[in-house]
Amino acid sequence: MVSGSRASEFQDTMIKRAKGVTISQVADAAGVARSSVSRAFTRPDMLLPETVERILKAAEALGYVPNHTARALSTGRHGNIGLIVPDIANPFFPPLIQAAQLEADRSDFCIFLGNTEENPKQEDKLVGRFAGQVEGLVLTSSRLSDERIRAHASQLPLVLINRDLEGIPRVLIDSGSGVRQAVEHLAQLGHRKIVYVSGPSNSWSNKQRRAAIRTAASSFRMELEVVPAVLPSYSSGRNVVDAILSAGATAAIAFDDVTAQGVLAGLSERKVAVPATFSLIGCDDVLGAVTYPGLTSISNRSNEAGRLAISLLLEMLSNRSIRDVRYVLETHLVVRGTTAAAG
Amino acid sequence: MVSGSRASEFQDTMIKRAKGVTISQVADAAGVARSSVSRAFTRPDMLLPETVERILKAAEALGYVPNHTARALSTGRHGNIGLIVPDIANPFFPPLIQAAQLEADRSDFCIFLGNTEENPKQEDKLVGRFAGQVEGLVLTSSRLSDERIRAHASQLPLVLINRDLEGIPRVLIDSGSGVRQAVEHLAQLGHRKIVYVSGPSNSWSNKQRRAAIRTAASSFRMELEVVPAVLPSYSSGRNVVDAILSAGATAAIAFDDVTAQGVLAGLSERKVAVPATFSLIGCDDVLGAVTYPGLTSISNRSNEAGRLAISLLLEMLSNRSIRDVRYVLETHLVVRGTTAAAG
DNA sequence: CTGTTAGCGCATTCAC
DNA sequence: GTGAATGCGCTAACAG
Repeated sequence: MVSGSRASEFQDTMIKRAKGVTISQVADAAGVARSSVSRAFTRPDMLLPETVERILKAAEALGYVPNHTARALSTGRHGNIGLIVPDIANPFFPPLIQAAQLEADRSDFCIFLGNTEENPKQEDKLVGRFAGQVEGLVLTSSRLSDERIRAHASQLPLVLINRDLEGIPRVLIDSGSGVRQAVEHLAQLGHRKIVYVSGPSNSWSNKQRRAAIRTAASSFRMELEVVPAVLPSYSSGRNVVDAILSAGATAAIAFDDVTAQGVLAGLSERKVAVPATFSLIGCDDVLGAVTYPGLTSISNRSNEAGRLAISLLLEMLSNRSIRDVRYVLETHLVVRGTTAAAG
Repeated sequence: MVSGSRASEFQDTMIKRAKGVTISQVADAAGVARSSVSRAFTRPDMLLPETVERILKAAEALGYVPNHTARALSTGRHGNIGLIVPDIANPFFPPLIQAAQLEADRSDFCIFLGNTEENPKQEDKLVGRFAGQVEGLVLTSSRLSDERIRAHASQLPLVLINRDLEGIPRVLIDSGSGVRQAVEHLAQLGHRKIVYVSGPSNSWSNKQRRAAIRTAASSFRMELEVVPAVLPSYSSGRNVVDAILSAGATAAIAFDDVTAQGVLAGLSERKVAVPATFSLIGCDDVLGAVTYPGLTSISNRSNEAGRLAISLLLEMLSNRSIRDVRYVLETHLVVRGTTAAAG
């Protein structure tokens, strides 16, 4: 393990907190009323251009910067939105977060990021902490119960990603389309029995994928066995390899790429050749080109989901109304190196 | 490309924003003054236990929850801290962010996450937007100039990760130790000429790594050539493979694992066998077990850096003083499958 | 167009 | 131990 930390130099210095210049000081300096200063910043068109300029100049000179908190208290709007994800370390989320952030930025909103560690209690706690500091919330792949989600939705504007609750705006990544392609792909390669390595039981995506695989498998007259991996992680995947192999299948579809990667590692450790004797397909397509062999995976655009969710939320905030929208983003199979004809 | 999005159900509903219960309503209900309600929540020991209980009961019944913004305006503290990173999609950062979040959570602080896209202008903008909403800031692998950083540090409590500015508290991951081990490892394998695939020019880590490699190489009497990759990304790494090969070296150390991964892919495309004819070492050790062959890498504990930075910042906030501390976290080499004796 | 007034919801002096 | 004022910094009517 890496270790050893040393510190040096301990000279303490008192913090010189820049005691904020207030609107009144600017008002005095510019020889106007406080409200005019306020207007100069929020509705300049209500003032004479020359007045605005004078105020702005005075403000600049004093180093005035509007106090966000005071403004928030007065207006009830603070321009923050919360984004909660189960596991920031899962490569599925960063692109989504990034896109969300970009979209929020376009409207001058700041994002609070919350990480729940896949833990519903932690998620509940975060929502509580965020509420009151944010104007709205995006819950991504929430692990909360329907009831808790509805409870929160009644408190503040809420948008869901990968959770399908009627009445609450939601963006869904429909694995169905990609899953069908994946199963068909395996069928054409001659596989007769496959395994689905499932994900978190309270995950909508997991339920959806499992159902889609079940349907597709039966329509192609393939046998299907479900092996639960519980958490979507590398180690979960590696841990269930024995269960997968003992199922007697020749191919597997995993809940997500990270799990698939764990499975891939486990197979390799047991000298099972991929794709020669076993085929593997992931989901999310977040590290397709990264593994060896390149992972065949079901691709989506998680970033689009993030962008859309924020966009939806911002719309709700500006309209002060909630549309019961349900966006569905489709997926498709990307074939790489982990699938081949059944041995 | 994935595509196709459809929306359905457009029934609009007005938002029923839960008009916050205020302290006054609770005061009335409990038959006390507003100040007592305030005290019941912030300094219960100043009140009779029975009074506190009565107030809390009334609050509970009304569903009162303290208004964070109002409290912040009054006290000047809002319990938020900002965390800014260059690229959340780079696997180096998520563990750091996660640890930071955990540490902040322990003290009931919320984290604003900012992503700069490796862009100093964006970074500056984010700092500006955050200032005023956060009590302090952590800049991770900042791409800003020393001057800008000092300017910001004079405005609000600031902690740096992987940036060494005297007078500003900082947490540094010292690649030096690991780099020396890496170069020695290559020397022992018989490599005589190596390449350093560099990272962002305004990155402290990059400068530090380059310098350490230079020193180590000369002490082992190895030739060194630096090939710039500009951005730490998979594609940057892949793009510089030709330059690496034409340098005539037999081994390379990359700025980070992601870059190394790109190099690995590029080498594979050019049918250069790793490690048989070319050895490769990454930095950060964030995806060692993920690539094939497993990437030999210089390991650190980025999560520890995140935790420490937050802890330092919180200490500054509670002391209202700034210690000129400089924490150094050491690193070490982890040998996996991408290094072997020089062909 | 601009100044005056009155809160936003809470924490915090003081008195009692 | 508790209540009554005052102010945090700003925005939003309402006048003029």
